[in-house]
Amino acid sequence: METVGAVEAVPRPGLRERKKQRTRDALVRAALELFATRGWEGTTVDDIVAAVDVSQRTFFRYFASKEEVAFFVPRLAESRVVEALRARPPAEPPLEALRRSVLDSWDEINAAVEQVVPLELHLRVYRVIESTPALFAAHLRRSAELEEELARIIAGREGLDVDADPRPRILVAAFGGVIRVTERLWSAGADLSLAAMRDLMATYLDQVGPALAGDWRTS
Amino acid sequence: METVGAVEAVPRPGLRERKKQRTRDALVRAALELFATRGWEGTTVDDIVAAVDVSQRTFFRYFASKEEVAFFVPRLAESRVVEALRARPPAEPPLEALRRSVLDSWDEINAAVEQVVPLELHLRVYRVIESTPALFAAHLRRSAELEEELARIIAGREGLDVDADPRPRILVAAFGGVIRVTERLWSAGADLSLAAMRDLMATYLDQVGPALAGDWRTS
DNA sequence: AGGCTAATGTCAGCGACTGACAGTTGACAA
DNA sequence: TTGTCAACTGTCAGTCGCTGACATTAGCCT
Repeated sequence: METVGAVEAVPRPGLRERKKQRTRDALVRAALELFATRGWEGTTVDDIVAAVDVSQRTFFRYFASKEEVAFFVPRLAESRVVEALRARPPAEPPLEALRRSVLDSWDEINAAVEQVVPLELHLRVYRVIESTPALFAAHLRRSAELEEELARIIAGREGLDVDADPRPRILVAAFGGVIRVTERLWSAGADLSLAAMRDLMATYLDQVGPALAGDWRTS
Repeated sequence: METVGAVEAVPRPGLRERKKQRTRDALVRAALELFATRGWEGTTVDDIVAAVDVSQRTFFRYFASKEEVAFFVPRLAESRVVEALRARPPAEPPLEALRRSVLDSWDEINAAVEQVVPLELHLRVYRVIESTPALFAAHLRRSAELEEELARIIAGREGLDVDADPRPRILVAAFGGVIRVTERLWSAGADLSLAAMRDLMATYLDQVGPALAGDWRTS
């Protein structure tokens, strides 16, 4: 729907657009750096805009809230997982599809993140998110929204009605539980490599089924 | 450790204490009423204190935040569930213990709530919580904290280490998923009676096990 | 009755966020 | 190139949640 004859939809962003992109990235980087070093409450919006040398008003034109900029990176990851799940073969069992969606897009996500901020910085910011009640609450809300979307996709695959059959949401809730446990462990300080992290998540996901059934004391 | 010889620990609260109790209750009732009618952002703290005729500073001495007063009622319910779970027979399978804890304390919870505010008012406030992003986030954080506590109790019953074995947290996550699905249905407008609500939750809980395993398309 | 202390009110101030208005700067046609 | 339009930005004033400091009031206890 753009210029006629231009199959390539990205000819060149134009100076204005590039400038905007630069400002946005600068704000994100400055904000995350500050959050990681001074903590959430320890950094004001004025601090952030001072580092980039724009007005406070401009900040709020790019981000609806101070919170939003903190979740810039997680936002990238979420969309990838959703895409990955949509691409899974429909015959695959639900839990397996979820499992593969997360694990297979793992590397791709990390690469995408690295293009905006160093992964190491993101990790430090993530620790701040986990340890700051207000941010953690926002994180959970975002996760809930993601899980809702995943549940709808699963329901679609299985030909079910999400609002009539609770199983898709229950399944995704258990799945989300694993993710959160893993994230927690990650941020808790155990300096796991990304690969080790991935393996741990895989191991935990294998236990989702068995965890719900039967007697744990026998095994 | 009070007055010597007084086995009854609650002789009479004293005027000062009674006055505090009245102020607190008045603030809660005024706040909930306002939230239910004008919505979350539509009511300021000044509105609340004006209705009770105290200073804003007093409000913040009773409640750490505007948010806290909104969760006064849910707070009552949470402690009951924890108590109920601790009281379950240790031989009971984990999921069954959780199930019984919630369902058995159902009536007791409603009675306790009714002593502070009409259940109908709480229901209206709950709808506001579910539909207000900031409040919903806070609700999820509170739920996460509750689930963490439940997971620790379950782990204790089974003789497991919560941080080493992910299964308690996964189980509780799935369980929490059911609770949230039910709450959502409740607040979504389907005017279910409390009894119908309870039955629905029971039905859903029965599906937690089957939901995780196997192929849904056969049944 | 009078002193102690908890409860409350008043005031000033910070930080997140918003609307209104004015100035600046790319984009695009003449 | 120039001029017009629209997008972007800055400034300012103001609201709302929340806090610390300090003065005032009012139960409590001897």
